[in-house]
Amino acid sequence: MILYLHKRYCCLSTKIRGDTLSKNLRLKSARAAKDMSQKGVADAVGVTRQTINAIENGDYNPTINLCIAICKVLDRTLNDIFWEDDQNE
Amino acid sequence: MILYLHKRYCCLSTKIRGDTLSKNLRLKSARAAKDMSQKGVADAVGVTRQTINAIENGDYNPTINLCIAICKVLDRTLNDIFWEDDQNE
DNA sequence: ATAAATAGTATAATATACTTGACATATAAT
DNA sequence: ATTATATGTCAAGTATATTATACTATTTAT
Repeated sequence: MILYLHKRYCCLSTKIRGDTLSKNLRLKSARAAKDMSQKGVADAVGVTRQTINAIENGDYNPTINLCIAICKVLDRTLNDIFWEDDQNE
Repeated sequence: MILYLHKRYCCLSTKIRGDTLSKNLRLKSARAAKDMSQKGVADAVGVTRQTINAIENGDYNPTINLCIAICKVLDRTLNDIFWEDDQNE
């Protein structure tokens, strides 16, 4: 069973074979479709590479404005990338 | 012309006849359609009344998980309530 | 008239999103 | 071998989302 917390600095995010932690694969896919690197998206929306990386990989909770900015860069909508997925821990 | 900042404690949010500040009227409408008060929605999603009020009225930038929770309570999607509206200041 | 529910707003404190800087790994090119 | 790009991660700091408390005003019901 899985147990991870939202906190940043408590390394209790028990990965299991690296595919746990509710990754945002739709974001990763949309980025690939645009052939953009994490840094490319980060620069385009005005955040750091680590932030984009964290959104893709972790149980991260970005702000709606950042989500909207990312969607616009990738030509997707909020529903496309952030709706009804893994957010319900 | 309008000039408002994102900061909380700088009262520079120059309303003009009360209808500036990019209110989220779709949220207000969806809430009305469910006949729920701000406090009702707040309790349902586990935040304070002020947070819901701020999202409806101000230039507020909530987290995506909160937006998703609000949408679920109101039987709407992210696109319904938060997409392509006033977020581009 | 007054009590209760709803809504708007302000302030200080707390939690956390996001930054900055750094280090490690993998891949592809030179 | 080594340079460059892309990715993953960690730690400490800063900015801001959210809370807790409080005050005001309006409406509805008693």
